[in-house]
Amino acid sequence: MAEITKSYESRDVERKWYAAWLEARRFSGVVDPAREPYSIVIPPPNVTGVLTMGHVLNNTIQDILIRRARLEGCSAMWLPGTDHAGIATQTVVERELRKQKKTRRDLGREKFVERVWEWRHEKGGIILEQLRRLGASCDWDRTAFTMDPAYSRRVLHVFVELFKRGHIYRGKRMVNWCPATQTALSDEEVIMKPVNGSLYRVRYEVADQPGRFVEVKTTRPETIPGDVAIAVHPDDPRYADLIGKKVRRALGPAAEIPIIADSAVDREFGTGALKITPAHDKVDYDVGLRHKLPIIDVLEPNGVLNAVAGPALAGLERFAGRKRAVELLRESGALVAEEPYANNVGYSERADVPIEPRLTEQWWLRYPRVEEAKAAVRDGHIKFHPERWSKVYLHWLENIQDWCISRQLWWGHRIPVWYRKGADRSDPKNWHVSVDGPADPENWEQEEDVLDTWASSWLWPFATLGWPDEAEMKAAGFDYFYPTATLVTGPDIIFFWVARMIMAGLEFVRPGEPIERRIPFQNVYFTGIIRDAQGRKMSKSLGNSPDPLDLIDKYGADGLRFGIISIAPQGQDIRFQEDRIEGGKNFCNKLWNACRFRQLSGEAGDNSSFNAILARLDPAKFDADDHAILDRLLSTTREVNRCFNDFEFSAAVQALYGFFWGDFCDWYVEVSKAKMQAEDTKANCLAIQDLVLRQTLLLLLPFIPFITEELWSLLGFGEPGTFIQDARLENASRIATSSLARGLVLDRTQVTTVEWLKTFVSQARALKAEHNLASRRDVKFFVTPRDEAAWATIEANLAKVTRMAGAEAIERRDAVENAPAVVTPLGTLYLDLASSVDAGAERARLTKELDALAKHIAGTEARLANKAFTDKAPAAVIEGARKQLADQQAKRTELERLLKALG
RNA sequence: GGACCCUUAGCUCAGUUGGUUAGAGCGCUUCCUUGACAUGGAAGAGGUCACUGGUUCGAGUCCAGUAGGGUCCACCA
Repeated sequence: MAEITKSYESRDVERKWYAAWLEARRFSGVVDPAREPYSIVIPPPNVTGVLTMGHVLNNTIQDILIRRARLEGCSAMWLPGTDHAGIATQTVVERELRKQKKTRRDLGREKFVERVWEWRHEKGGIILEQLRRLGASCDWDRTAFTMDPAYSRRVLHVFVELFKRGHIYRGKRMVNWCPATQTALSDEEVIMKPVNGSLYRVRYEVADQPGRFVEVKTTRPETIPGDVAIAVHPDDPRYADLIGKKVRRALGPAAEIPIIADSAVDREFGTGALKITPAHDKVDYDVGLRHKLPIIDVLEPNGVLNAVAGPALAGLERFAGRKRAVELLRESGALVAEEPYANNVGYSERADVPIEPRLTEQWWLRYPRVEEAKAAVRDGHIKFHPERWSKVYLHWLENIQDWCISRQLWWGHRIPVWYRKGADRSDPKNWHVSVDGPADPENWEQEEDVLDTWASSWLWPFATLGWPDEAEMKAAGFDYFYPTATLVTGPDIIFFWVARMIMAGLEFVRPGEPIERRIPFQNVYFTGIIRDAQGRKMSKSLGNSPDPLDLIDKYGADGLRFGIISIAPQGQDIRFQEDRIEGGKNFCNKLWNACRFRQLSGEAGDNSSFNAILARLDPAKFDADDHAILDRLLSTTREVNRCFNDFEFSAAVQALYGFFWGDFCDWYVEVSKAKMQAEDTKANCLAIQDLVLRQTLLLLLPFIPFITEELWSLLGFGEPGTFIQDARLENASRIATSSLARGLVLDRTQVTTVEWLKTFVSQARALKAEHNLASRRDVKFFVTPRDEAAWATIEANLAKVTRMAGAEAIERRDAVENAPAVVTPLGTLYLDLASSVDAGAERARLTKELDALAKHIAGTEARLANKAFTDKAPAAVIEGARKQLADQQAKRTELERLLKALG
């Protein structure tokens, strides 16, 4: 067996094992009816993406779940892939074209799309390579892409089906228009931003009453040429006599526009009069419909004012146009006032420019299965972790609006609708809707628009498993793996993606079957958002996101994984701190060295299976520490199990950290050093170490797969030619049962004994430190045991305790004069200073301790004296308080005696 | 304008149905290269659990309110 080197070199180990895992095809998800399935579909990152800290967190959690499932004997399958990310990808390629002073229109649609494919083959999907460095155990043979031919057909199939079922319609409506990318956006792609602008008070002269004006307040004076009316509230007395009259438009082509009454107007806001510009505002559009007003569009799709706006404004970009409009209004005297004004403006999430409400023909989806989607979560068929996100989800579904699914882009799934050439496109009689198109294509023209990217990724959990083609479903193991077990994602895409996937699954999968067979996943785990040290979101533009690959180089993939999980409590945002990643690396180093020490301690027998190690235990040789460490091993195993059930990964990591570092390394391995010197106890002690290490490696494997695999191999656990993931994790009760079968009755009371010994040792060390003897190992202690049982405990563990306390000897002595002392649970411990005791300092120290103790005693006494407490509190709590009081009082008596002895 | 979350040690955070003297990591102080690990070990310092009330024998934990921070939703020009 290879020797464990002095320090862990993550780089070589990671490369070696990842290649070995792939070679052995250990990540393949296979259909195996004898085992439970456990499947996860990756939230497909943008094909343009590179690995961010968010991806690290998200994918580490998925890998943890998948690897744990394998250890528990499930057939695990993690399906990877990427998203074609319409706007993002198109923008990247257009940016490259711009460097050559070209636009996509110069190339034409076909050539441009070819160009995007070229880009995708050269540079797309880097992120999937990066995930391998992180250790992601995806079934790479299943890698999917939303623009793959097969996946694309499924997307189109869904469109055609939804169209047939009456959920899709074409309509001219107000949409969120992005003037930068020149496409419609869904409501979800618009983010509101507070903007400091101006509110302009503009007056319109009443047509037949020269000198009389109606004033409105507007933030958008450049749209005045598109005004078609002034609206006031029907009950507003200020304007009652004006309703039905006309005013002169204040800017642009001269026109007289009516004053109308509409209750949509808020009397309290501004002047109580509202200019109506149906082409450029959603509310105005609705008012316009109600009053059958014309629509005057004054903007080009790219946000430039058009000829309709009049010669003074035409050709100006919208913000320049606004400035010019204000100047013109001021010159004409129509501008009454201008005040600073902060309001919320909708921005295009991608392009980061204000969107324009714009009236266009688009394709819309009336969501299917809305009620059922609510029920799926409300009734617990799908569980959200943390649960509170279900409220956000339900609220959105309560207020759901139709989804604008068409995009005026070239990169994406082209909508499978054909229009009869030369015929009226608005008449469905002239449409052909099918996946493959009409039989006589020469008579038809295909719709130019493509589908919103999310209108393809909402099918991800079943379209990646071959749906709807029977043969492909069988090949992919659809029946076995659907529904998937857990979705791991960020709460920011709960509407974009999570809710929509649920509706899609319910609509399309296994029609007629119960809801739990149709849902796409059983659990949704929402990660927190990773922020920088100042609490800001990590983003490319701020440059505050570290490169995960640098962190892997520096701390190892395992260090990064362990570190990021340890700071990611359930559902809370995460402040990134590099020192926690360093902590992850340090933990790996600790694990490495504990295993190294075990190896250096010598071979002790068969390590190749759990039962083989168990057979090496000798119950007759067990001392308190042996009982205690196995008890802690079992409780840690149970705790980690609970954490997985409750999706509390950072708690699991903390439990393992505390057990391994605190209980095993700091105490058990240290006491082992004394035990291993005696041939009599050595073999049993090493067997226990092997048992603990084996179980600890298994429990840690999902979090830190590389180093655990390496150590598993180096320590000879498992059968030759197998991997750690081929082993099965023993649960706590099975370990206990197997131990019992070996004649080993785990004695839990020994845990308390060890706690006493730890306190005893710790107090001895503190006593040394207070007298500046911390580094001396030749000091002697005297002990006056509390009782004979205490002495028996000390005596039975004397060699270990003496060594742990850093003492030459600990002797029983029933009366000691003039020595610094401390009262421990096992008795009074004296430091043998032979002569030079500073009585004053010693008295001060003891008095301080006595004072603190007196406070606690007073508190406990007060509680017990309270009749209400003794009447109402549970018996166990009262009993605990009594015992505590007795212990405290005994300690006080001893401290008082010591003080008295000092004089 | 609604909804949700957060406020605990210098920093970042745990604290699971209310129950002994509130924990961890990092940082800080002192000491230590004792037969794995200085990426380490030992001993310490450091908290009126944001504030104000309430419920209770008992509140960091439950309730109400206040203040501060954050997120999401919402067509007031």
